[in-house]
Amino acid sequence: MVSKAIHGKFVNPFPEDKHRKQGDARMTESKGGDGTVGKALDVLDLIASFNRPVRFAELQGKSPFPKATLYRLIQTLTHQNMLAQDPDTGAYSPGIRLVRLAHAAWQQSSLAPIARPHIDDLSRQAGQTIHLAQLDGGQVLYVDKRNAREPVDMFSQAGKVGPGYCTGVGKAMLAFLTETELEAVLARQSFHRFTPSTLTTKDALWTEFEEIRASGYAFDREEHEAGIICIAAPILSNGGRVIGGLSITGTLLKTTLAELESFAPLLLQTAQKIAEDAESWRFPGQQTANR
Amino acid sequence: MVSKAIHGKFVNPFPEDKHRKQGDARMTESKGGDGTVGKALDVLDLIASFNRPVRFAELQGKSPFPKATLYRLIQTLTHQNMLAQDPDTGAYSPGIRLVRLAHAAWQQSSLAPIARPHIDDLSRQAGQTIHLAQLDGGQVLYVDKRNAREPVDMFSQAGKVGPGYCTGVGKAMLAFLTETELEAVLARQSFHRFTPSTLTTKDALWTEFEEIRASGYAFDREEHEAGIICIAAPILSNGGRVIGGLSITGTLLKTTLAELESFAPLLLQTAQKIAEDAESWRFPGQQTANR
DNA sequence: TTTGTTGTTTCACTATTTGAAACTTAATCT
DNA sequence: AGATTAAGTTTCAAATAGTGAAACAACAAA
Repeated sequence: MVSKAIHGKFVNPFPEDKHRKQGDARMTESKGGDGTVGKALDVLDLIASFNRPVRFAELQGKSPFPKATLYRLIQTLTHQNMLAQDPDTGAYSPGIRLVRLAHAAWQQSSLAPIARPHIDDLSRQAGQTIHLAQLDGGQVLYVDKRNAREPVDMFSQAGKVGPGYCTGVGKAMLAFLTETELEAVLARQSFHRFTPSTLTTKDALWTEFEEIRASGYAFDREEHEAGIICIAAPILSNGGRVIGGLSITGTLLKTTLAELESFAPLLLQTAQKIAEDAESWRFPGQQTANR
Repeated sequence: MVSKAIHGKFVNPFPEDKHRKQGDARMTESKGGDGTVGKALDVLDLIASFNRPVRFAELQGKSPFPKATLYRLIQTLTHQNMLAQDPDTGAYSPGIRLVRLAHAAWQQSSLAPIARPHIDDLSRQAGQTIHLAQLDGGQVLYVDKRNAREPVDMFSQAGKVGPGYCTGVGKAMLAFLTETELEAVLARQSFHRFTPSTLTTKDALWTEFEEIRASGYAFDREEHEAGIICIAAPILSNGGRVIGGLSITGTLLKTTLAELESFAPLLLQTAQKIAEDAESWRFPGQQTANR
């Protein structure tokens, strides 16, 4: 495949010069990004997306890079322990070095440590499942979770990703992005119809965003998973920038939208507290919607 | 020059450590890097090692790379969301994209998911703190933990690193490496004396390794932290390869080495069970000692 | 204002990366 | 067994992407 057209050394959508001048700020390309490092990270993402060990040939099929290049990138990543290779099958999976790096990331760049006491409280008071999320490349990244009852089930949940356009936290966060950011994010949504209730058009979303901005919170009306509903609020910095999202989730078997809505004041109040703490802790904040 | 060509596609057995750090901090983390990707990852590691947001100037002081190069690397990483930059202070910290990647890594390349039920059992039976670790670049990387009583405290613990030469799990794992692997690992240890009991010479360690191999388990006799002791065992694959380590930890206030030793059979049995499960789940295993 | 510190860009030079193709296993078929 | 196909690895000339001294901008302090 990939004949002459794409295999250019540096996949640049805009045939500018080799030297990217300051010019157009961050025209962040989602993928195929900057230099060799960007390519390597793409490969990492690709491998991670399989959620199981993958062999070289399979990767080659899904990757735009020519065989030799892909091979070298993988070699490098493996040497760096960013990938682990099964000695028997030769299959690759994300490496443990990532776990170490993520520890630092979670502690420093996520809202989780700051929000912890607050979501503990919220969980106790609402008696429901709580999700704390942030935006990452247009997707919802869950950074913490409280199960109503059971002991925490952390790492297996933190790091999970979900769609931005059909989850409560997703919509709550998107609704408060700037128009530019939103445009960028929407362009990256798949608009897959998960359930009959899923909103699959920009227009439908846009309308809903207005309601969300008006009320301050969003609902997930079984849009991602049948029987699962939630109420969610954005966590906004002083400057009005979206730094995260918070939600209370339940199943239609045990609760109703009306009941969840009764938690709205508590939810908003918690989101507010988290925002304040984040501010005073000089939280890095950098929560741009693009990648 | 700083970046001398390694170019060999296949890493030379012992890559000379070219990036010599001046006024090296405590992190024994500097490993050579292949190509630009390696350098970028070095920078990531460096930033992560600060455990707080760092500004450019500070990084420049600790990094072997010239200003412009460092700058570009950081730019790229930030672009890729591997780093987050505080919009106000301009300080950098590890980015959330890492959290997402780590989720995949933790699930696929760590022993944690497989070992979970077993360490739950062990924790219940021993009523002590349990650590599950793996080797990462000569250091001990904790991938899971059970606190005797309190609910799990996951992400805040998983991803943590510790020295290999003066922790129970560390010694248990090192003792069962091949001589070549061990040599490589020992070369990367700092041999910092944490407490009066810390073993600070290769010889002392070597002797201890023999005992560990004989008994099958290792002790930490306050070598890393005063008052903290533990008993640890390696988790070995069928082929005898070290795939992880497991430990039972206590404080001298509440327990003794003798009491911990009484758990030895249980500990070894658990390690064995985990190994079996790992094997049958075709665990990637790739647990080479070098980076 | 000047000075100093920190962060950003330039630009000539070149070393690293590139990728088609050749090659070496490892598996599968006849 | 030998022949055939697929998977993975290495080569090598070409050129892109990376380098880093130094100039530059932005901003704070003197």
